[in-house]
Amino acid sequence: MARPRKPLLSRDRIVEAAGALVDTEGLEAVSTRRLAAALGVSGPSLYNHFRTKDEILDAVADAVSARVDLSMFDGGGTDWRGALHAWAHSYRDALADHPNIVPVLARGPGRRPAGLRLADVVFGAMTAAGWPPAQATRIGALMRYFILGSAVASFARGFVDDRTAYDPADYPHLGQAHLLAERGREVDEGAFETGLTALLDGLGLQYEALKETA
Amino acid sequence: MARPRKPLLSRDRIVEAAGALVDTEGLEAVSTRRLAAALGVSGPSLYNHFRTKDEILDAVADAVSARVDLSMFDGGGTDWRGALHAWAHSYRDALADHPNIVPVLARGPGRRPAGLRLADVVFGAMTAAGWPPAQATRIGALMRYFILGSAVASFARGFVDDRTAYDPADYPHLGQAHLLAERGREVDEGAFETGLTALLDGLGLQYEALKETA
DNA sequence: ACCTGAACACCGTTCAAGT
DNA sequence: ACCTGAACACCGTTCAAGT
Repeated sequence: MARPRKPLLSRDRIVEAAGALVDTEGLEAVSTRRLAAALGVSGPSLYNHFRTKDEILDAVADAVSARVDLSMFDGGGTDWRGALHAWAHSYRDALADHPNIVPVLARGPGRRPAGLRLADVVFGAMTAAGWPPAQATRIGALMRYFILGSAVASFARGFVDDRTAYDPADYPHLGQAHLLAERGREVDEGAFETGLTALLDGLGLQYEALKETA
Repeated sequence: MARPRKPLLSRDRIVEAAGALVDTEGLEAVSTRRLAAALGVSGPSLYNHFRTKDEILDAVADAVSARVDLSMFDGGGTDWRGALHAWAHSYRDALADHPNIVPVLARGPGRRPAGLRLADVVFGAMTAAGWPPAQATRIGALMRYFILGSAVASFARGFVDDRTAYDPADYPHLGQAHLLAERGREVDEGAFETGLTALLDGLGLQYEALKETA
């Protein structure tokens, strides 16, 4: 075929196909050859548009970050608690839609524009709300820990759906751990909300202490 | 050589060598052939002791989990807050010593004995302290999110040490983001302690509310 | 039982060749 | 500029052969 008069590929088409492959078959199932086949081209063609396979996966991860709502930080920052709460849920929802790419996302904002923008907006909103810069940095980091942690370390997904794996003699309190795989979504959603509320309540206490000494 | 009269390998030797390789060269650098070479055998020999490469990595991850201190939960459970605080730090320290294996650990307790034991002990201690079972499950999950998240989504490790990657026009608040890679440890430690304190403070409020209605 | 080399079906990536 | 097939240096895993 050689060069077609109209390009067969584009970065966007590649990212879209890679995202679909990650979602349906998992991160480990993505190879350059399989991805290329899904796009109707041969493996090396991808290298005309991306330098490495990792760059493609970074772009897929960034597309997920880009779908996180940030509009709640527009207001100028009086209700920083409410904004963080809404943002955390939007972030979590985006990750829940594409759980297989989360390990790539967790590698850090790196050079991904949407990931950086997200960190930037949160930092800006917290300083605008009156948090000192060092604390604003910490809040951005700890929210990141909790939200990405909830996606990457999902409690339920971690248990095996096989009761022989959990002998009550070894784990007296996990007798029904095999139930967790079934009820996984409930546990993860409850734990996320409980943790998020606790986190924001605790930060609220620190914020009050901050305002008193000021 | 064929079969030696004394086995060249054992599961423990393989896990130890794999852990060292993960620590020094990273998860992606571990191949069965490289690991076997480090042990002075040929690649397929490993399959006499483990069924897959993933099982070897799971064993490495479990060895890290096994080093997390759980003794703070022995007391019967009056000071559940203090116990969680000490445990979280012990857990984080163990992960910080072996950051490259964390993605494997985050896959969940699965069938790894030490990971299961850890989940079991925390659940038992929380119920002993008076938390209802559903809440105890959530606390185990949310602590896991935060602690594994802090290791896998380390804020500082995520930024690139190259200031050209962060144009101030794009990210007005990240002007000094390139500094974060250098000061990374400080940021991560501060964020971890701030978040952990907030989390425990917030749970403390929920615990008080629980006792009042009881 | 536990090791070996050969072999299978894959990888990511490079590169000269084609238009 | 953008695609191709061939090729390189790897993979994880299986298996018959050796002791």
